[in-house]
Amino acid sequence: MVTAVTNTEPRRRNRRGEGGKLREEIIAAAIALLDEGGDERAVTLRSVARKAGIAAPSIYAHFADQPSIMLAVVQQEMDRLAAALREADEKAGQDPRQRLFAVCNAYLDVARQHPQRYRIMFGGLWTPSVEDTSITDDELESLGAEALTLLADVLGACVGAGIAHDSDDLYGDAVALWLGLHGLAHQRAVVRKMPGPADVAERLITALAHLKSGSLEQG
Amino acid sequence: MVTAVTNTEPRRRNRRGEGGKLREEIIAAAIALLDEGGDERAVTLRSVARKAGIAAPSIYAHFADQPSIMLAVVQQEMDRLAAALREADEKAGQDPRQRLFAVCNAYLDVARQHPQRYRIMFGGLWTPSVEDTSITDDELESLGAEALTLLADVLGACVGAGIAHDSDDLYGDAVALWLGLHGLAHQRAVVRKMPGPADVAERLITALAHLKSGSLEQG
DNA sequence: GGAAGTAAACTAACGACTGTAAGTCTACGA
DNA sequence: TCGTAGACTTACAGTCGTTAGTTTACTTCC
Repeated sequence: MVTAVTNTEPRRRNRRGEGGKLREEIIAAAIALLDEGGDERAVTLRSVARKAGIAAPSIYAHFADQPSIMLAVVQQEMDRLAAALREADEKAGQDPRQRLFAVCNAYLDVARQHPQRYRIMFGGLWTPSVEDTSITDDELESLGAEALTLLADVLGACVGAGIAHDSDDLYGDAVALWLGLHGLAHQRAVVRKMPGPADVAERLITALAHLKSGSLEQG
Repeated sequence: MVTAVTNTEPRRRNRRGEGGKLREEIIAAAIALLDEGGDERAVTLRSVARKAGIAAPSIYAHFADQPSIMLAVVQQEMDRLAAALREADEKAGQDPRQRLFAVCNAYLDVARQHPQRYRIMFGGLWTPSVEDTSITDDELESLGAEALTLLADVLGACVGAGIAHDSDDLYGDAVALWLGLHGLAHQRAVVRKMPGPADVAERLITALAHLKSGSLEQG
């Protein structure tokens, strides 16, 4: 990840052929604005330019327009989310229950660590304006497809190990589980204090994965 | 509900003592902009004034500033949501299963009928700016409290009737169920096409309410 | 090593829109 | 007739996205 630029000196121009570096710095600046500022309205083309220490029109060499910046941010963070889920799954070992909770908690952690990013990833204001830009519906759908297949995979492992009740539609259950995680993650990202007990996450996961009761508890 | 004003003639001034009428018209105009326009950025103080057929500064007689309009919209729609849930519950009769699905489906219907309104209710951009304005955290939390207690009530009825597994924390289960519903409702409100099977709602409700398998099916 | 070409940025400016303040009109009701 | 609630007009300072034209400095070629 490119560290955010809080500029004072006039910024060294990139070498020839390294102009693409600025693209990453622009995305990093947009993310920095998102993280520190209240909402995505703080991420304007001009504010991004200020944050990156460049002149506003310089952005047009790398992005067609303002929504394109937001789109790039979303795509990058989607990749990071997918990578985090994969990594959590790999580190969890072979036990299906461990894998399930590892992946789900990783999802919730990513959302909790960067609430503002999570907000624009799923249901941010960039979505409508994207109609005019380059992204296709399929591209948009496939962004979360990897995460869903991973969830379905883990659910299948739970069923196979006999710790979850059998299912007629693993993918459907994966979608339902994801929707539950999303509901929790999104609500946490939006309100300052979540109502309800502390173990809501376990409740959601246990119920939506159809885990059989009386199993070991999750650490 | 006050019908939206699409003005051409110069608008009849309200009678003495009826100045409060304009307040409702302003809220209705904001909602109309929300429904027809893409996102909440279309709801500016000036656009609301245009829609209502009044001059922009006239709004300040009824609202302190622009976020206050959005806040009023959210509060009104929250009340409508709570009323819809109550009505669905009353119409469902006595059968706990019928009540459960009636209330949950009513929630999803409200969200589906007015996606943009749902978006600003839960996780809209008005939230951060509210810090400066009048609403308190408690007020914000209590907005959904009524819906949660209703859900917990219905869940308790299901347990009492023996169609749901016993629970140690009904309120916690109600929160989890609501989070699942919210995840589905929000995702539907945001994307154009929801991935996953058509019966995701039933899957979510059945799992999160801990309904015992082998019961009657839902019409 | 100096000249030239060009990538990578800049400055200046436009038109549009925003929220809000200050002061003014006007028609209803007593 | 007249006070005032309920509106209006005008205006300001600020920000936005974007276009047009200009400068700077790296790299390559003679």
